[in-house]
Amino acid sequence: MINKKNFIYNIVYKDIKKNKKLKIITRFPPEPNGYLHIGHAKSMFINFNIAKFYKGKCFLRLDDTNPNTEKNKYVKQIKKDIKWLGYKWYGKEKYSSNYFKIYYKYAIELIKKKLAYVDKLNKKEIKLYRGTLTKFGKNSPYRNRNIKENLKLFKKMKKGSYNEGELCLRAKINMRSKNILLRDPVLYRIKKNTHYKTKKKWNIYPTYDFAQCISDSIEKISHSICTLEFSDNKELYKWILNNISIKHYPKQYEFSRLNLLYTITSKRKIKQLIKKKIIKKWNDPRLMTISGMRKRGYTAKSINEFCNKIGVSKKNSNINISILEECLRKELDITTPRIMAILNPIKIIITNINKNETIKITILNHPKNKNMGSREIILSSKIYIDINDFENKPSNNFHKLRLGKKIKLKYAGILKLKKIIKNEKKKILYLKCKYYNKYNKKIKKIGIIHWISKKNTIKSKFRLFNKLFTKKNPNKEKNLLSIINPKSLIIKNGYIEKQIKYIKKKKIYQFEREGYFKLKKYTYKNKFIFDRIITLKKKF
RNA sequence: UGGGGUAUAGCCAAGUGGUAAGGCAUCGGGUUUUGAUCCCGACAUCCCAGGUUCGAAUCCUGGUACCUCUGCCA
Repeated sequence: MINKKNFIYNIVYKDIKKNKKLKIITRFPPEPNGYLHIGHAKSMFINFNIAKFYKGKCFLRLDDTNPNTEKNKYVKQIKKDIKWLGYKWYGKEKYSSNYFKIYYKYAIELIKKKLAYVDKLNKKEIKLYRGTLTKFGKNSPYRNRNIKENLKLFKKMKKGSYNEGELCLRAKINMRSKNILLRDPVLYRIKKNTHYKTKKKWNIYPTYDFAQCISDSIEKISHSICTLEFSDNKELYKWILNNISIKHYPKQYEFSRLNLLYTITSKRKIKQLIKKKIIKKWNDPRLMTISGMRKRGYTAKSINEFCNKIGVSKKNSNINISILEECLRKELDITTPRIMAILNPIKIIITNINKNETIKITILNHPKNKNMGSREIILSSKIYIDINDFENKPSNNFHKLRLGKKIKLKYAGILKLKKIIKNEKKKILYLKCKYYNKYNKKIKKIGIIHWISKKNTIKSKFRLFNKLFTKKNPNKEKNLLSIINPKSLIIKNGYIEKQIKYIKKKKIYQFEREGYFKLKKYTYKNKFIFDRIITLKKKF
């Protein structure tokens, strides 16, 4: 059930009540200059679900009006990620670049209405003339060029007669506007790049503000939903539509962008991390890109459920990663079979089990779901446990195996540590224990640990991912590189139950007491590599 | 006295004048051969100060704090 208690649903609901014929059309308009991330997932969740709920449409529009950074590989990846999340855009995907001729037509119209002019001021001068937050701007000396001259220059700009930065087209609005965006904003600028999509050299490209409102109008968008930082652009959005001969007026609404603690989503920053070789690619499992999360083992369902849980508002938020993690765990807990794996092995020799003896034990693959079947494991004289389940000093921590104390071997019985065997350098070689197959169920204060018989193991490598950053809010950090967590990737060599041999790549298991893992690689030499998706919740 | 936006628990978030939903986190307790899961319980008078009202998180007045806008990026 989707949570519809948010202000955007309320707005759409009221609009429909007012006008029963209103067709709800939204759009998801990423710029193809990078990969999609968890923030985009939130935007998609809103746009696609509103359209779906009100039986409307949601388009995908690649907003490609800046040929400097946009690439076809990003378009491909964006489409792939949207599909993976389970969303279907209506019809064929749209591109802002499809509308280049239309934008141009409306620019001409504005010029003819004396509402746009070609400016010869350079970037620095424009900035200077624009004024500041507290001081009005002043008019460009070229502001009152006549229509004929403007038309001629604009057409020459399009032909390629000028260099980048030499001229630009500006709207003639108000240099004394309190909204700085209305101080004669640039509508078109010269760029000599060949467009990745149209493969044409347009020489002039519309700015976001000029393109966005017209695209929305062309597509008959009813509700143009974007993030808060575009609030000020709304006035310009309206101005443009009101001053050209277009007949559809979408309304813009803004929500606060997602800010997930301990993560970054800025494309610029991700590119920086790749450049500095902190990570290799956009889909690094430690990144909150959709592709990175997919690689890590996040499910589409858990990501969407997360978006559902965090809600939508206009308040700047700092979302704890634990909400996301809980969505994942809740799902994985019921969908994954259990198996035992030892990440930090230490050998135990059980003194009262014969070398050749094997005790067979049949156990359930899932504690609550018998449909997942069962498997047979064996207990024999040599087993491995995790070194972290052993404490090499007297203590009261009954969750650990301590000298002279007992601990439960999960599914098998009880172990009592009799002797710690060390070499001459005092390094622990193995532990000698005694086994009891019966125990008193009522005794709760004995820890339970996982284990594997040596005869039943396969070697495996485990890759453990941790947070990429050491600070809670990396977005606020000036120097990203100074807060990189050196332990964001840890590799362990250990063992896993032999039964794992038959699993498929990408299959997810819960390793008892360790977390959820996904098989990344399996080679014929019995080499396994597992990636930890997420740990189990720990209360200590 | 630039413009715009936002303030409800540690973090999100419902609430639209009738006596503060829900989630995450945290803390208790129960079930459990995973310190998991599951189950039960605890946890705010709503930024501040006034005012209107029988009644205010909701309305009015005046403050305060934070975010955002000075790209030919989006």
